[in-house]
Amino acid sequence: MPSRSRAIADDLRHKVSTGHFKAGERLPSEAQLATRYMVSTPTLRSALALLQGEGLVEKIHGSGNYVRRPLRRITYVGGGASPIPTLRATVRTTNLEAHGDLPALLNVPPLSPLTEFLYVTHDGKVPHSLARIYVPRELAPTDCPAPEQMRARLADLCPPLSEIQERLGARLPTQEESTALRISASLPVLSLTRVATDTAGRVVEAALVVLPGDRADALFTTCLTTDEGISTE
Amino acid sequence: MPSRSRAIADDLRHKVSTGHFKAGERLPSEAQLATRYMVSTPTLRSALALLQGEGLVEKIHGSGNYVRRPLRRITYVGGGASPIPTLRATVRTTNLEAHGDLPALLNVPPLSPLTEFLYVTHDGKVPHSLARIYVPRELAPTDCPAPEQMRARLADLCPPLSEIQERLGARLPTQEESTALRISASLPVLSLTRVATDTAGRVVEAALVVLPGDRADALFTTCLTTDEGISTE
DNA sequence: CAGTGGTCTAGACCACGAA
DNA sequence: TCGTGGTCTAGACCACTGT
Repeated sequence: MPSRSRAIADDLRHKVSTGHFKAGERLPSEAQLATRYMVSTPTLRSALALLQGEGLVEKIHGSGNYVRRPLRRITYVGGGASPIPTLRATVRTTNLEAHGDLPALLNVPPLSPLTEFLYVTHDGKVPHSLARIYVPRELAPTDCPAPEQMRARLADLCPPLSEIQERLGARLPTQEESTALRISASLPVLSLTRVATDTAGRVVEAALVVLPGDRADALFTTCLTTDEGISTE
Repeated sequence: MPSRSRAIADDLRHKVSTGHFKAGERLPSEAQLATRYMVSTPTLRSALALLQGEGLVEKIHGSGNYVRRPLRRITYVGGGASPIPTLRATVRTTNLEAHGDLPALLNVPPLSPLTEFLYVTHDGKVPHSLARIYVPRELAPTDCPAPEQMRARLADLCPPLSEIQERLGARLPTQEESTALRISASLPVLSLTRVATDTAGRVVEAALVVLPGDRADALFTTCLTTDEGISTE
């Protein structure tokens, strides 16, 4: 039962993939498209909403609907590798007390002092990822290192890191996240919580990373040469 | 700028969390809610659509809007462990030829013979996950093993498995997926592609798993005791 | 300022589910 | 059958963008 909006979305998707509408180009106005497809504006808008959810179309209020340029894919590599390919990033450092889920994540008492690093990485002018990294304040560097320096610093710790736990989920972005990443509110994000523990069992870092679902994935590679890890439990 | 629909969604969310509407209960009809909030039905429906995207409300056509019972969370454990906690599953086996992304995934020539196992796991009556597992036909068992037996069989292979690669993404479900998992089309899913390679470098299994984003996550644990894996690349 | 999308109204008709 | 949600219409008014 191809509804009217679905059919229009399919047609527009096809017109984009065949180059009838090119990347970066502005689509005809919603009123024009509605006339051309002989539907009302709400119907046409719901068709565009589908394409928005796929990350194929970007709406700019007051300006128009644009075909999104194909963006470089971003691959998060799990297992202790660099969290995000080296990109330009803006950093904001904040001191705060542990609240919400943070005490449980970092295994510290509530209200204990933390330092938050808020990273927004960019590829050119396009925001690519959003990361909030929490570190117990006594372990926090006083300057604002780039993410990759941050990890190098963690690797230098005594005692060294012993375990990294990464938990991934899929959800819709919060309003704040969709603004920061400049994505539609209906475009799913890949959400990653990474907790790094040192050999003393202390949590040295908890990172909450949000990646846009249309161009990001996370890759984990496990070697089983010694049969460890295989289990049918 | 709290729009009308957002405000209504917030109010309904609050009414659910405070127990004013209980789990499993049917909400008043959309027409009644629209009257109570003094908005038109499309506006009210857009509020419900937000809650649907969070997995908080389930719409059943012809019957009403229901508060979803809190479902058991499902945790996929990565790195070669059992793909999905042991649940009841329905299996369908199909023989087909490699097409689309499959030749590249399995590293076999196009149109080479494969066997597809389609698993739908259930927790009680609720569908929980959808998995399509592709195996080169010469490696496929002739019966339909349960997922956990399947993995045991893979572990018995000569040559044994050497590497498992898992790639995760977030996206909206296809129409087929939202039907099979009985979730709203606006609820993101966690999509997982797992490729298992044996020591001879041959791909013995490619699994495409889809998990509902509102109640599933994937967990990866990396031990760094020997410093391997640390890299600031 | 003109043109665009954002949100909303007050209906209409159809398809589905339960009794 | 009747009440429910699914989809759609044909407008309206406001907010934002660019000139």
